Amino acid sequence: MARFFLTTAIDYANGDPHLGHALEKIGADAIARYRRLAGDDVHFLMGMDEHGQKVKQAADEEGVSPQAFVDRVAATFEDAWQHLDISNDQFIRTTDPAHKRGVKALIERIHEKNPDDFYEKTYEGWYCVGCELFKRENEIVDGRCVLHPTRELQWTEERNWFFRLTRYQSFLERLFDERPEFLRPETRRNEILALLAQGLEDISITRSRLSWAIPFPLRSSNGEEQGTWVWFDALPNYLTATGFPDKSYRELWPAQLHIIGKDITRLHCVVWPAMLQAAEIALPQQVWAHGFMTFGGERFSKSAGVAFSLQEAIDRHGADALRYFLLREIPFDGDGDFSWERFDERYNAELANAWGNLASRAIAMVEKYRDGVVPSGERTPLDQADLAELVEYHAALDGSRGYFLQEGIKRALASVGRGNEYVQSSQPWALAKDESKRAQLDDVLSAVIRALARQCVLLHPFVPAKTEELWRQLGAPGRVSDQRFDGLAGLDAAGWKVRKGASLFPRTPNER
RNA sequence: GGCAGGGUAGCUCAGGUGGUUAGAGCACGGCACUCAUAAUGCCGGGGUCGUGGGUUCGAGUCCCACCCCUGCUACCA
Repeated sequence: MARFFLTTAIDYANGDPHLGHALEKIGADAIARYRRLAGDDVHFLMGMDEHGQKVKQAADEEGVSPQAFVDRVAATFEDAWQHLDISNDQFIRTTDPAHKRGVKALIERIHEKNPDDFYEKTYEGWYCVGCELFKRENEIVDGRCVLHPTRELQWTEERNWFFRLTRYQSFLERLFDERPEFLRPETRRNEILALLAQGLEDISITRSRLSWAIPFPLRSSNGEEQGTWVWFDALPNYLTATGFPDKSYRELWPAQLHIIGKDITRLHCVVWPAMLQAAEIALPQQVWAHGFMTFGGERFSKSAGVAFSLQEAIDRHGADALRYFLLREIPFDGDGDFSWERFDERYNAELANAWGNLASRAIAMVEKYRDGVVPSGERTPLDQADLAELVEYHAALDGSRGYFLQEGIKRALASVGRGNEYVQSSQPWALAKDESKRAQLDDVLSAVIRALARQCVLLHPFVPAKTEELWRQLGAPGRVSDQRFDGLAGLDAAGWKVRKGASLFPRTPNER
């Protein structure tokens, strides 16, 4: 059994979870569930990034300690993920003692293996208050930051520890050359190639004024203790989650897949690989950078999130419907827009009318015409079409070219469309009136139930709870989550006792 | 400013190496059916393929210019 260790970005603990966070976790969960159905031994990691100035500030504003603050925020996030049926196996927090120990060990290991990689330097440069960043020459036009031309730049000095990123320039070039699949999708890879072509610079990895941070383990020349830069603290979570530095960390590491937002690509594809290489630790196999969701055309952010809560979106049609909609509507390799209108539209058209109703009519006919027992029947073109399309379904989801979740859903949904067409054209209700056509009716009923069962498996990564519910209504044995893709071809529903339950996806009137 | 990608039906998008009447889903209109969540199926209307040139027997598909949009432009989580 192949191991599949996948991770999501850990979320920064300075606010409540919103739909933007949810998109990534739901997508990652779909991939995790897909791998389980493919037979992999999956380990799915998520977590929280809890250090940094902004967390400290937010805690101060509420008059609570940073730890109390992040404890509350983390609980809120974990609660949200539970409501969305996210199947993570582990939830790491950067304030966990084990994580702090791991980061310290990693830094010490880099220092031990490559003592030259850390050095102290007084950094001075133009600081843009708008960006809250030091700006480079090529980002300054007419003495002002290109992104904030109305602000004055400030000349600032600070003595920090630096990481010699420049030493890994050629290593990274070779990585991207030899392993084109390391970063996907292609557009993100091109951006990193452009960055490498431009040439890297060393990065400062400590902050002198940072109190809410992991203390940097190396002693400064002036005796001052500095806080570790948040990313040098956050990125190693993927490694510390495996138990690093305990030897057993090799049982999980290296990760097969890091799932991140496209905005933090360079941290994961330049800084993180360089850190691992400096520590002489194996690199993860692949990084997938997904796009973002907009709301009403606006970038989904804290401010837009105020428009509605994650819970409101869940309450609309249920968690499964939200999961389905986000992954169906927004391409996982790019950006997409969320709107209530589209949500209702897809819910009614695809989940209620197409799929829910196909299940409803099929189960009702088995009950009415065969006393609820699925007859045995011949294979039909419906089976053949579904099995033929499996190739495309897997091509979209198995990672060989990337993770095109939207495409995978489309392939599964095509089976639903064929099912409805098949029922309509074979007119089982007419066959039922003619006793001489009993065998034909058996063929039709069994074919449709088989198709529904296959749909349960194919859609399970996206719609986990409802597929289990339909599986039960079909009278199928066991659970969907225990099925395997390679069992689909031989799937047979003969003898199953169907039980019609409540509508899978009740149609809702268009509101708003 | 630089680099990259994109502008195709009301909406979201497909359209390898140029070639018959430019496609899909949703939405809209008509018809059929009754097993089903007034659901489903079939048919149909609808597009100057961003703008202006060029190459070619022929361009949405190649070349040039321009307009517009988006992303990236390292230590913001």
